[in-house]
Amino acid sequence: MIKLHPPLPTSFYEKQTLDLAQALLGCVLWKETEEGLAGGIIVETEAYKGPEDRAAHSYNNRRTKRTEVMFGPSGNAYMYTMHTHNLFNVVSGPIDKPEAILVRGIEPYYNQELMRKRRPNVKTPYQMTNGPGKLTKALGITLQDYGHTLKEPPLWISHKPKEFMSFSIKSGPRIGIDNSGAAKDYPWRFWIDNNKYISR
DNA sequence: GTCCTGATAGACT
DNA sequence: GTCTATCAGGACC
Repeated sequence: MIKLHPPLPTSFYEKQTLDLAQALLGCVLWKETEEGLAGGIIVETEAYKGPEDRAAHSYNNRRTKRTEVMFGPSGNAYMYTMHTHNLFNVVSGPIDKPEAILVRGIEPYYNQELMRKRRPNVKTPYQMTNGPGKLTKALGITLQDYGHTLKEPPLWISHKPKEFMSFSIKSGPRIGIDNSGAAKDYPWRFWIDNNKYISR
C-alpha cells in the first residue's frame, strides 16, 4: 500500500493554509497500527489561521506545550483532546506561523472492516467516520501521534486516487466555535459536494 | 432539539 | 492545587 500510495512530499504542504485545506480534499489519510493498516479519503476540512483567528488555539500567537507543533514546519500532526475524543489536524504555514487544518470527515477507502471493529455500535456506515472524533477512532489515530510527521509511516497522507480526481468543493462557516466574534463567520470549512461522510 | 459524559491544557489563587 | 472551557459524540426525547 505504501508503494501504491506514497506520502505526499514537503512541497505539497507549502501552500497558503486555505489552499492546503482544499488540496487535502480527496487525498488519503493512512494509519498503520498493530491491528493493521487503514485509510480514508479526506472529505471535509477546516482551516485555523493562528494569530488573526480568534477560533484558533494559537490565536494571538499563544505558544504553549499544546500549540508548540504549530509553530514548526507544515506537514506534521497536531492532535488535540476534546472531551473524550482525539482530533487530528495537519500543521500548515511556515515556521513561526501557527496555522493548522482540522480534518472533520473521511470516507473509508481501505480496510473498512478494521474501522468497523473500532467503531462498534454504529447504525449506518456513515457514522463510522463522519466526524473529527469518529475518524481518529476508526483509523486508530491517538495523542501519541502528536507532532509526528505525515511524510512517512505509520501515519501519512497520499495523493488523490484516480476515482477522486474530480469533484466540486463547497465552503461555509466552521463548526462549534460560536464564541469567537467575527471569526465564527469565516467560510473556512471545506467539503466535497454530495459526499455522504460530511460531519453535518 | 436536550442533556450528559469526562481528557487535557491552560488560567488562576 | 483547583477551576473551567473546549475545533464532540452518543443517548435520549
